[in-house]
Amino acid sequence: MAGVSVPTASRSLRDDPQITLATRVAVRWAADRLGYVPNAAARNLANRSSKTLGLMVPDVTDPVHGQIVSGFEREVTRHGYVMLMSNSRYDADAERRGLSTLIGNQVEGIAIFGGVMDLAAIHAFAEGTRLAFIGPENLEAALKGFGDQNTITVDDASGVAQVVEQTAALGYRRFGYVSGPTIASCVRRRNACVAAVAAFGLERLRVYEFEDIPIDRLCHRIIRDGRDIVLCFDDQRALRLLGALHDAGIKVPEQLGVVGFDDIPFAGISNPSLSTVAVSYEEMGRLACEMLLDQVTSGDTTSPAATIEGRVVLRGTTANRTRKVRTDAPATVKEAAS
Amino acid sequence: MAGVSVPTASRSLRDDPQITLATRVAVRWAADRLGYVPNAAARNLANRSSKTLGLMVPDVTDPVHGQIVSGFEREVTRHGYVMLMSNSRYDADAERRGLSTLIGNQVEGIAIFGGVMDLAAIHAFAEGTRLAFIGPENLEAALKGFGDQNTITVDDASGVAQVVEQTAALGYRRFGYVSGPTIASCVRRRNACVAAVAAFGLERLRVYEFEDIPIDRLCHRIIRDGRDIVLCFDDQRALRLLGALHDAGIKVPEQLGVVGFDDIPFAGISNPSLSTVAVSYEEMGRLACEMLLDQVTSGDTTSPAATIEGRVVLRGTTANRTRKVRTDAPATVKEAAS
DNA sequence: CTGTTAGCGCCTTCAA
DNA sequence: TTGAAGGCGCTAACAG
Repeated sequence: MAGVSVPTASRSLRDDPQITLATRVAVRWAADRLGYVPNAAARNLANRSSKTLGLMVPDVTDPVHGQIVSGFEREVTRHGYVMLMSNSRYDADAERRGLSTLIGNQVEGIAIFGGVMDLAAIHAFAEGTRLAFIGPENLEAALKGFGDQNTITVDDASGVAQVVEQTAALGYRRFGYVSGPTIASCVRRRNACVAAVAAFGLERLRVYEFEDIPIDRLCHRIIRDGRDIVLCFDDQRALRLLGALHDAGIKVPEQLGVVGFDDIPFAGISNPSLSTVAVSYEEMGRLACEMLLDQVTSGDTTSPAATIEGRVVLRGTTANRTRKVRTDAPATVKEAAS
Repeated sequence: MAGVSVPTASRSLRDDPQITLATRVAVRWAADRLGYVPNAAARNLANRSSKTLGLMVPDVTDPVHGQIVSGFEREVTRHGYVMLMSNSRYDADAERRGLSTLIGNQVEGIAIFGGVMDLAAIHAFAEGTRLAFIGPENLEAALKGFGDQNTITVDDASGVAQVVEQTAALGYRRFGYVSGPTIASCVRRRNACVAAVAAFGLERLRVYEFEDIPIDRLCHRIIRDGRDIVLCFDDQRALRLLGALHDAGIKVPEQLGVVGFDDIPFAGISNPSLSTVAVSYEEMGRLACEMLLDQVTSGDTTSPAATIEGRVVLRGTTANRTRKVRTDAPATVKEAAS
């Protein structure tokens, strides 16, 4: 339609400076008059590059995962790439299939969040594919042998330490930690909590397993143990706990302070609103994409670990206790081996 | 490696019955010993079919959108297809770019949720591409001319009518509706509310604009107007309202009943837990995929409208007012957000 | 500056 | 039952 050969048209549409501006314009004009859109499959085949990045998450429905997807997708498209997403629903088989689909689609790199496959299996499976692990949750043992290369992790230790410092400054003294599933970040947060409490010379931390105990009994046990504040593994559990505390007639933050982790959207509108550690998961998603793209341009297949800091946000579930004189605080504190 | 020609290998891997079982096995064996995965781009080019479906959402971060993505993705992969997702962040430009990226990638169909482009623009832009509109939010005017073909919509009217019926049965009499943005579903819900209240012979509905009034004044106005229950456009607003009501010292459900719409995961763990209309957005996503795939197989480019029903879930923000005895025990049934 | 030639990896005729 | 030849739409080399 523009009266030029196919390669010329191709070059024109890619704004090749070697082509006269006149013909470039002519081609472009013809192109969008015809509603022409280049065939990505053919282009990718010829270029041996798919301009595609893969992202695996276990549950898009979860706001944290959603934020990661959002940040990843934004960065991907910003670079003219396309995102292929696989949602495993925490199913190992689905995860395996997803991985091989991504590989079959010639993705130039895959970012993996959460997930249930172990690292060794993934490495074996994705031989030669560039990888980025977002907050890998395999326990230390599984991590052995891969170090923390190609990982993007939340700095749990610093986040927790900040919370302990700031809430201790508010007058909280007897800390508890409400544990989540047995995954790396939970263990890191618990350990950080133990360390921080010790560092501030506070009474030893008590740990509670959220998933093991009926939630109403958990509430009573926390109070019976004389805790005046509990840090929870994440906001989800903190919010659930908040509901149970309310039902049990335990006043937050008067009797017990509660702190979450993540700052999911609903942390701000719960009631009382939840104090927590805000983490920019969008930024994590962005970093994962950046890591992958760096590997693509450098031709390398490894990247140094990246870390992202949390920020303490104190809201309604913690209060300043230094002014008030509390008298109803339980005095009995048994030294028990835990 | 299996000692056969390329076409034979190709046929074997696709389980062509014309190939001897023996050679098929041999090829397959060789294939996964070599870690061979067929190149999707080349295959798609040869087949003139991308086995790819596109999905456009404005905000993956939102739990409702996340559920749609989840349901869509599941169905897509179940059919051996791949999903390309575009997240517009409610930006018209991003949406346009996303659309053309999808088209360039030869998607066989596109499901569009929410979004800011109007239908006419989309139709013009995506000429010849199969489309499915999930709960299109353009107001009636914009919808004129396209009917409701290729749409998947929540049956707002029935959901709202059920809520009114069931809460009226609990003894609620003076209804209010807390409006959301000026979009189709909000208008439908409001109208349905007006109609239902009239149908049950109740006092005329009062409508409140959530976005126009400071939320604390909204609370007081509702009480001053003598409402004993408000239905909210969606759970997000209902939860926000709940927080404000709490701050204003208004007791829910004793003084005022509150009902949301959507049943997002946090509706079940707010406090008090939120009564609402549960809608399976996963199912909506699934339906959108099905619609697109139907069009692909039928070769057609239109589908009849599909509708999805809501289900009333009464929790802690509504109570039985017919009995004089006030039971302060909430949460008869604990609903775990899964 | 532009056209010609060849090939990306796979699949589908058609022969053998 | 299998191999040989040609083409999908595009781009990278090389002419001219």
